[in-house]
Amino acid sequence: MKKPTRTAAGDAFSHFSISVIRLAAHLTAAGDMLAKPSGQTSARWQVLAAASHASMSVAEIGRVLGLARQGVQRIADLLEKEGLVRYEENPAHQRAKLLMLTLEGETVLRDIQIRQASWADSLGAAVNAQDLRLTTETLTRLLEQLSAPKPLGG
Amino acid sequence: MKKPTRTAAGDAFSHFSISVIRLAAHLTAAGDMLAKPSGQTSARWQVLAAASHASMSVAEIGRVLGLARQGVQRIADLLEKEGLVRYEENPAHQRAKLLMLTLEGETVLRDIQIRQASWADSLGAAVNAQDLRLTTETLTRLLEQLSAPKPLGG
DNA sequence: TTCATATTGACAACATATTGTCATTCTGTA
DNA sequence: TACAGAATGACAATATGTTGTCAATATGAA
Repeated sequence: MKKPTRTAAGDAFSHFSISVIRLAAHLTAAGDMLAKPSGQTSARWQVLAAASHASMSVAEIGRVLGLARQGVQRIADLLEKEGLVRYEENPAHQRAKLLMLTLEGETVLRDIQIRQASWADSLGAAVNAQDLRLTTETLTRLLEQLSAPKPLGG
Repeated sequence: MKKPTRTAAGDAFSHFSISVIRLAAHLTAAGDMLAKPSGQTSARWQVLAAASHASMSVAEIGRVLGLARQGVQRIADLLEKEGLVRYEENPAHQRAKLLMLTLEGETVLRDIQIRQASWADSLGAAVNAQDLRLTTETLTRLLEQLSAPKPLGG
């Protein structure tokens, strides 16, 4: 006989998926809360953090964040209008300008990160450090699995 | 001396948060892929599944799914236009109609669930069952923590 | 150099979801 | 009954993100 349409493994994975999606929504909302006092949002914060990490083009930031470059472009243009980032000439590419934080951008990012640190501390303390590490490992393993899908019938 | 702005626990939690958010995006995309052959999307699938589980009003489905009722209303109206659900009179409430699956809605949902089951099986097999269980537990614990924030200074 | 291919930014259309506001309907209390 | 407050659906504005398309720019091979 063939597989039933629902199995223990598949069912466990469904519960897991729902938890991940709902938790992500909560974490994004929390990010908005942390960024709001600086007049920012989760999405803008992510772009600021990426630009702070290294000088990258919009397309590169998209790849790093796992987002479509079009969405990042939209955020980056908003951030530029508000003076938090600027586009620098890219010696390696005429069109793909490098996104750089302005002084105000650095200040805003630092303020958000300070709030984020204490928030993360308080929540991180709510779960065992070992559990958190193991959970992150499992999530990362699945991310890799989903990012590089097997060709066929794998 | 005071806390530094970045700590081991806070930093571990940041990595975790990013993993959760990125994995959720992948899982939603996977849901779209599974629902697409039936002309549906992740969001519509969630609403169909909720309506299938029990007769509920739009607002109730919103609470069950952890979404704003306005978004659910939008999806439900689209599903109604396509004949996958219908609004039934609610003896307990004149305005809050009950969302019911039509025969076509049942068929569509079942088809999606069949695809979902084998997909979840294949991915669920990629991670140790014990890991998946522990991970889900940790995620659930954090969800509860985030859903019911402590009053203050907790 | 030439040319096919990939990358990039710009623009548009669309899907999802949130917040805010309003009028209507329900519920519980007096 | 009367009324305050909560719940609900409708509507609008906004934020985030995707896909598709196009032209300009890089890149690499012939």
